[in-house]
Amino acid sequence: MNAPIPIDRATLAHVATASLRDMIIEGRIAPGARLNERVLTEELQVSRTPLREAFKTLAGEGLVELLPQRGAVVAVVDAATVSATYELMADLEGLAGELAAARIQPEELAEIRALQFDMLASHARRDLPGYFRANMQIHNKINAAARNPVLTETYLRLNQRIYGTRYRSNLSNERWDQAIAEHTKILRLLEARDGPALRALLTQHLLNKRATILASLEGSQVAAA
Amino acid sequence: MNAPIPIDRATLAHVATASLRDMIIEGRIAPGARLNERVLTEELQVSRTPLREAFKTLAGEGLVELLPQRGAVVAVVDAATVSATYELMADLEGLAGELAAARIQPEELAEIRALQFDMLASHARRDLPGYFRANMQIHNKINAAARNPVLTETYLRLNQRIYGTRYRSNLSNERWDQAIAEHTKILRLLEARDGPALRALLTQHLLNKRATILASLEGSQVAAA
DNA sequence: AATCCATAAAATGTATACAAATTTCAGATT
DNA sequence: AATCTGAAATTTGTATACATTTTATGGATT
Repeated sequence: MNAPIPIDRATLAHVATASLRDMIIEGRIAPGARLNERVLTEELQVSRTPLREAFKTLAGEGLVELLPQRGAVVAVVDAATVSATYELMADLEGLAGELAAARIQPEELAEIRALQFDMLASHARRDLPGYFRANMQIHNKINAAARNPVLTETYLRLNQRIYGTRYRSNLSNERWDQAIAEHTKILRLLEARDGPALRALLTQHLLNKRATILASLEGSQVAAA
Repeated sequence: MNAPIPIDRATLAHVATASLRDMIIEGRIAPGARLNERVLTEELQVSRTPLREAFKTLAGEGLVELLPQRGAVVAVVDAATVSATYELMADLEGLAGELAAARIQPEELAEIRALQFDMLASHARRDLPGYFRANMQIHNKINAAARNPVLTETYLRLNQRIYGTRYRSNLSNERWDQAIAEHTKILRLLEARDGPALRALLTQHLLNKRATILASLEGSQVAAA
């Protein structure tokens, strides 16, 4: 006989949470928009009970804000929050890099090398979505190589909250070239297992990214105000 | 006329969440223990709906683990998780210190000085709970002085998850004295606004704390296995 | 004794009814 | 026109009934 298989049956609450999360992250529901229960129960085809449970879960992820007796709204990520989040993420990237330099396995390094080439290919083709994808995968791999699940969870959580700002930022060619150059250095330092230098570079890499995004936000922020 | 006062009316879900959170953090419900809905509805005097919403919220905080179709259990924090959490917290403390050195206001520094004396008093009296309290307040003040709400939120969140391990750790007199000495240095570096040195010291301070707690855990870990 | 198996009991998941609060809006008042 | 007022409509909060799944139980079989 087989051992009892603990199938993670997807409850309606899980389905609703995943659907809503995607809708919010991808910006299909605007920041600040009200999440009307009746409307969403019809859209998602679930009753209010699992939907409200989804609200609580997403509130915990920082994607939704709950106003007692007054419903739920999509969390608004203002410039100050983006700035603070990147300040923290820059440090976490640095930590991940320092740990990864000490703990990364050869296969992981090989995979990052491959992703680096994917990224260079996307850059050469001016394929921005492809670049974002390869870029994110590289950062995720470095993070995974740090072998600290709590760090990874925290990193992903923060990343998710500001995911939307990435696509809204207009990456200049100069900044794009600069980012590519930084990545080349990152890989070199990772291969050299130079933890401290890698930390410094990754932290700066993210602070540069923050500057780019904040500059883009300033333009749209004025329009919103 | 007055502006509309947005009273945060406490819903039963909020009350249930707060009660359960305290019970878990203070260890009144053991790690790994099953959270039976029928039992808890009677204890907390709420129906299943707000109770289940509390489960989702606490799962988001990492205090509860949800097993689809099989209920909720109090999250088990094993030695590996404690180790990883402190590795991350050590870095966050360091970041907080570095930022605080640049951003702290005179009044905040004065308050930390006062708390430092409270801590010294508790140490002189061998008042461990008083020491823990003053110690935690100092770290929270440094964190607040960093002026990064996202960092603070992340820090509190991680702290909450391992809160229980603090009291379980048996602090030796030598380690206690060492911690006091470290705090004296921390205050001096904060007053000197020496960000990099403060970062290094705070990170090391937390790694030392981790070593103490992991040593304590090893003893009880064997007994549990 | 150990293992199955079927059934009962209990627990979780979901929908819905009702309660309480908020929001809307037509009509009155200034 | 702007503001106020209060009932109606809407919306959120909570309890509970029902559905589905898991767990416990007690005998039958080996």
